Amino acid sequence: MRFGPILPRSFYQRATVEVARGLLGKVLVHGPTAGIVVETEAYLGGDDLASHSARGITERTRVIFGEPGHAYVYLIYGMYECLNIVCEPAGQPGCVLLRALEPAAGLEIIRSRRAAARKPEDLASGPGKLTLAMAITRAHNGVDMTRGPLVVREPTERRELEIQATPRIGISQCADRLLRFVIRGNRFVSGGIRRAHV
DNA sequence: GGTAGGATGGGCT
DNA sequence: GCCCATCCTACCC
Repeated sequence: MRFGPILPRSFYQRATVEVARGLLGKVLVHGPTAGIVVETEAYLGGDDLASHSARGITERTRVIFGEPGHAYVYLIYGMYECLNIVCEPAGQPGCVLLRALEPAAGLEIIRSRRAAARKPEDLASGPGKLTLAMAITRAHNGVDMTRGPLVVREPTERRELEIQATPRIGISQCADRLLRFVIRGNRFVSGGIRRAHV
């Protein structure tokens, strides 16, 4: 499956919320595997204390302040990895967490990476599951996602999509902000379709 | 259908 | 030493 053109750097060099919404329906591609992005979260600069960048530039957060379109991958709970894409012009923090995919290519490979998944909806319905399904690790931290092998492409067939905004999952700071975005009615979102309608 | 608890390690106070 | 942008299993309705 080929899909459309790679999203250019200008796509990411915008306000983080715009990018988080804009990524829904696009296709994350890594080698033979691909999936439609169905759930994202925006992590902003400024007063968003839930963001890793809120404490300023450190060895870990350096990439979030860098050039847009690069991957920020970090270890969570000592076991899982989460993929973000850096947004905003260089120098300004902001990134989008990719939280769930609808598998679109390389389904057998994805299944073999996700033995614990019982249903197709469980293959990449969460940030840790997504990186397992797509074989994304901390080795990808800082890579340029406007050039392969890890990229986001335009879909070949454009679907109508309605975006629902909800609070972000698993945070305590700024828990009231509506910075999680899902494709309404899509059953591949994390927590299943019920949590999509918070 | 649902939830409680444990695994596990890096980052920062 | 404490806090996590999580997932899976076991167990209970």
